[in-house]
Amino acid sequence: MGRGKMEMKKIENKTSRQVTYSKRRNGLFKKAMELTVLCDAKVSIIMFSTSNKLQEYISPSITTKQLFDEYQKISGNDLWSSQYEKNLKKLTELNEVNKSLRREIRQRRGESLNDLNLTELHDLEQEMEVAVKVIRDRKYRVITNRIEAHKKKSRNAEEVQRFLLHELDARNEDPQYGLVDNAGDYGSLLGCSNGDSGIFALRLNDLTSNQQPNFRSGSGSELTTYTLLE
Amino acid sequence: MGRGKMEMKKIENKTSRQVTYSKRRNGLFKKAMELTVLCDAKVSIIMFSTSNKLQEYISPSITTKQLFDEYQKISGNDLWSSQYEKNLKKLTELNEVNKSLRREIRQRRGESLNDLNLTELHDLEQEMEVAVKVIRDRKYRVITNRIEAHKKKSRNAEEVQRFLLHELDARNEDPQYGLVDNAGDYGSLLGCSNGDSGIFALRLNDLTSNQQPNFRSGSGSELTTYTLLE
DNA sequence: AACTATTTATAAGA
DNA sequence: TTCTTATAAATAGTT
Repeated sequence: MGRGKMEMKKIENKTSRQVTYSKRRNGLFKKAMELTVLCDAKVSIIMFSTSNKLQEYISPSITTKQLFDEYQKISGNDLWSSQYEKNLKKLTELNEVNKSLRREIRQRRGESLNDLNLTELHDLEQEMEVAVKVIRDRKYRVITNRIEAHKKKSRNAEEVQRFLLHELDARNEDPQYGLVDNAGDYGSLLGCSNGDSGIFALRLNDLTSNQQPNFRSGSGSELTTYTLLE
Repeated sequence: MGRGKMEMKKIENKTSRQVTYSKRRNGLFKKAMELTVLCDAKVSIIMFSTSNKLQEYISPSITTKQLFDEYQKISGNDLWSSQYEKNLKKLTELNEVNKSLRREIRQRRGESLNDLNLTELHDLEQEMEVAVKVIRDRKYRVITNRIEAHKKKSRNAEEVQRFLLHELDARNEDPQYGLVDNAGDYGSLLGCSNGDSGIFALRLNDLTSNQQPNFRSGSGSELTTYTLLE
């Protein structure tokens, strides 16, 4: 039906194929609609183009879901329900597993112990004691590592500090120099860039009180126990 | 297309309708097949006649199940497919929760501690120590309760035993009685129903060795620590 | 998207 | 059902 007979094979010209698809799809849907009306039938057409675009016709007297359900009932073909049921089952299973995992955590927190018999209580206690030891060791290792890192970092600063203190003592003992001195280059030696002058001892105090918090609180997560270990 | 224009309404004559259905159904399937070949499309037609007979066309390049799965994925607006997606999403979520629960348990076992920073290690340690104490207390309470229960149960038996020992001593000291006696009513006093006669000391030994295992192993779950606490 | 020459589908009859 | 055939409908190629 057209200007010449069509060969029954894939139309190679992409545009032409797209046009034909569009026209014939409409024709198919029209025929489906006519069949629905004339013969009181229930028709579902689902089609995907080459570009995977979905188009659908469904008789007004039915929904796609109803038709699919009917199809499964009559054909015995299990379409979506298998996947659906499988998911549902998996969901239930996973929920069960999670419940039991939560229960285990609660018990490891010392809650819900009523369910445990003596053996289980004993085993749990043993396990927990071992685990606490491992955790404590790990904590101390982290602390030690951090202290070592800081020691390395602050070694230079300490050396400078020692040198400065030594220099200060030397001056104090030498009556040739007064107690106040704002002409030295110690600021640059310590990495202090502002040129403020002042009593030298005060500048040293500033330096140490700036260092301590960095040393103590590192990434902001240290605790009281920490200081005991320095 | 036929000998006259058709009115677009249900054909009332049943036979005529049946014939038309059959002819047009073939026409529809033929057109679907042509569309499949010419345009490289994937087509599914499912139809039910008035008498609920099922007929189906499916492009050879796909199965009905595959097409339905695609349909679910792409259409999305359908009630059931949204339920399907919802389940899938829930499944993913639950899996996530499950993973994190397992991680927590591993950490409470002293594994996978690398992920924890110092604060977290410290908190975990504290928590675990508290929990171990609670668990230990619980264990001891269970043990104590069981011992108490047994004490109550065996009190009667012990009284009987003491009375019997006392009686035995009395007889031994009294030359009027021999060492062997099978005429007493101690059996009934102890709840022994068999009338076996024998040396009295042996019967006492039987009694105690029967009581001890019940006392020690209760519901069969006690441990070495248990005996240390009696 | 519209036109139109042709092919195709099919209603009615056999 | 299937075949025939007159006619309606669909549509390929073109604009």
